[in-house]
Amino acid sequence: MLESHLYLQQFSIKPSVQRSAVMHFLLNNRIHPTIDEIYMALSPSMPTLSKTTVYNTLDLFVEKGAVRALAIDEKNARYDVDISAHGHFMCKSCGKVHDIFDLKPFMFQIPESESFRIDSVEISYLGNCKSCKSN
Amino acid sequence: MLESHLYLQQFSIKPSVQRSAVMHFLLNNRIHPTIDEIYMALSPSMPTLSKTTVYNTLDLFVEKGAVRALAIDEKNARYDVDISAHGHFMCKSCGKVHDIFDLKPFMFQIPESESFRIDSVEISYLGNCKSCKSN
DNA sequence: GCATACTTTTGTAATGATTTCAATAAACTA
DNA sequence: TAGTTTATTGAAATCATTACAAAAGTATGC
Repeated sequence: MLESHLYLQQFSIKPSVQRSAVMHFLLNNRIHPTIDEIYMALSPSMPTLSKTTVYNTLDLFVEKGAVRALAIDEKNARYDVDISAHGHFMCKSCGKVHDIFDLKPFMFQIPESESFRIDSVEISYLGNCKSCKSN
Repeated sequence: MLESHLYLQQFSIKPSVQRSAVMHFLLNNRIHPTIDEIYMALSPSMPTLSKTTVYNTLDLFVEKGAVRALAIDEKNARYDVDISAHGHFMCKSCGKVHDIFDLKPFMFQIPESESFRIDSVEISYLGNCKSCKSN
């Protein structure tokens, strides 16, 4: 929790009890959680926590560059504290999102463009976990 | 319209007035439209068209592999009739989605994985159009 | 320490995309 | 043509996200 506090400061995010708790959860649960998963996980130990706060907090984290919002899941936004260059895989059966680290660095290069000022890349893979029952 | 009819058959999709109209729109408007954009575009000339039909139709097209659903836009699903390997760019100001064709073919290779059976890749870029007023 | 201003959190209500579902219409088959 | 299957329709339900205003918390100057 202390660490989360310091971690937030590295991104010039003013820490609060809620923000530290959310960051702590993200740092210790690398599951690319949805807002609801974060809320459900913290809610028992922080009964007054509001889901709106979780939304606000994640928006702030993304804005400050501490967290990356993933679009891979059409249903819910997902968040990743690992802001290094890597891809993601989502299983269409179980919905879990996993990191794909073994990608070549140049895949994350920003293509040249006359018309666009590109500032981020997202590389997403879809398929099925080999261990999912539905396969 | 006739062409759309034949085009559908190539993907073993039984044509109907609605399906042909939707496919015709997609083939002639390469704007990665949302469901609502498709509905709004067709609605004047097909007053009885239901938005549910547009949803059903696009689901079918995607299932049959005639169309690709894009996750790049968190707000709405977007659809692309061009199923060839290419990436997409979305402007965070105007929300328009553009094709990015000049990517190296190997970027679309499926990474090897012990745990996952990957069957598609999506490469998305975010940024701003250089011509958007907000820049 | 206290009043004031500013920031954050909270809960409720609104919005809006998508899904569900049952009724109707259309297409197909015998 | 009657019966069966498939597609379309519209209304209602669902659910993630956003808007907003009130309450709580934090910081600052006196």
